[in-house]
Amino acid sequence: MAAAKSPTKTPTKTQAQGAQTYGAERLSAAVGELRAQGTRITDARVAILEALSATDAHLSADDIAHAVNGLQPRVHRATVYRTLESLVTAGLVAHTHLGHGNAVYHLTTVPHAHCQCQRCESIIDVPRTLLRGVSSRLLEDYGFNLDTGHSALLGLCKRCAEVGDMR
Amino acid sequence: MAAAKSPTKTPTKTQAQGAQTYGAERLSAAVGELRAQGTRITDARVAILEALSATDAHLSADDIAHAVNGLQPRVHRATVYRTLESLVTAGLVAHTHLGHGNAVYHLTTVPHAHCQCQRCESIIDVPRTLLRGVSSRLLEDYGFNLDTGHSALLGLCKRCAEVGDMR
DNA sequence: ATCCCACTTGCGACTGTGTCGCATATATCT
DNA sequence: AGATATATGCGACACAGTCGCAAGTGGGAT
Repeated sequence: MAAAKSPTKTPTKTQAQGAQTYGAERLSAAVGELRAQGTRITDARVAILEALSATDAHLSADDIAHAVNGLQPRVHRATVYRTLESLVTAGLVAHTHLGHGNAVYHLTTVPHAHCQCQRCESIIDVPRTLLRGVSSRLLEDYGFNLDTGHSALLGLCKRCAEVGDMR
Repeated sequence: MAAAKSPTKTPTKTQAQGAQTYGAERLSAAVGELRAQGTRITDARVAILEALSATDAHLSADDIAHAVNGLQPRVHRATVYRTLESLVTAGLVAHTHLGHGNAVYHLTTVPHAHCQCQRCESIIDVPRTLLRGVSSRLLEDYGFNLDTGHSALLGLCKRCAEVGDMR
């Protein structure tokens, strides 16, 4: 029903300026890329991209479904999953598997790897270059092409490691 | 029936006779350790340790439940999960999170890290030393204590990478 | 501006993995 | 053998993700 947003930014509500423009930029870039690929621009897709553009945090599919339902109440869970998958295919979104199994999604604007604390479940973003050595070793020794950042490295964050022994 | 459908079994040890004694050794060692810790020795626990001792492959909880039911038909799914967890706590068993979310279990006799192919889902065991550099970097730069091998490194195995582009 | 159709969506049902509460059974200590 | 804390069996539940199908709609064609 509602027309897709035009490439020119259309701010809905004025809030924190900086983050808002940052998110708006990322959003319009993403929508433009979608259009360039010939994929349809739908309300559900725009809403999901909005949710992802507005934050640098890592959102689960459920988080996204909640956020999207604030904008487009009729969007179904299944649509969120399918849309996320197609956005991944389009190269706009990446998902990372965390330890417990559920995946988190983020825009591909800044590729990075992830460390997750097994106790407090917090996530630390680390540069992909940190895994460069491992990546080349795996390729040389096993012919294995590492997809950096597709699964989180598990362990204990600093804070939890310090109190770690008193379980 | 009880056979795991794991795509790859680690092609290390000779099977049949050799594996049999090898498994028996590992089994009695594990049971001894359980006893030493004061944990009760039950049919379910022995059956689960038998299943794990008999192979070097990576078994899912479901694989184990099937294998165990060949030995002790009355063992319930929930018991398998609870027992595996207590074996992990006891330090006899380790579990690894694969990409899709489900975990696989193996004895802790030979610690190692895992690479999993996202396409064919095969698992490659790699020595933990390969991650030593990353591990120390993470500790120095972020205070993060990497638990090597707790989550699989995802990517494409050699075979799948070669045909990778023709999706 | 309208039409048309393949692509998307909404919906509900379904699968698979893992957890929980509770009554019962049993491994181990005495 | 008896007592008792622990482990088990069982069914129900929770959660993440998927599927089939009918209905809706985005966007190029007319």
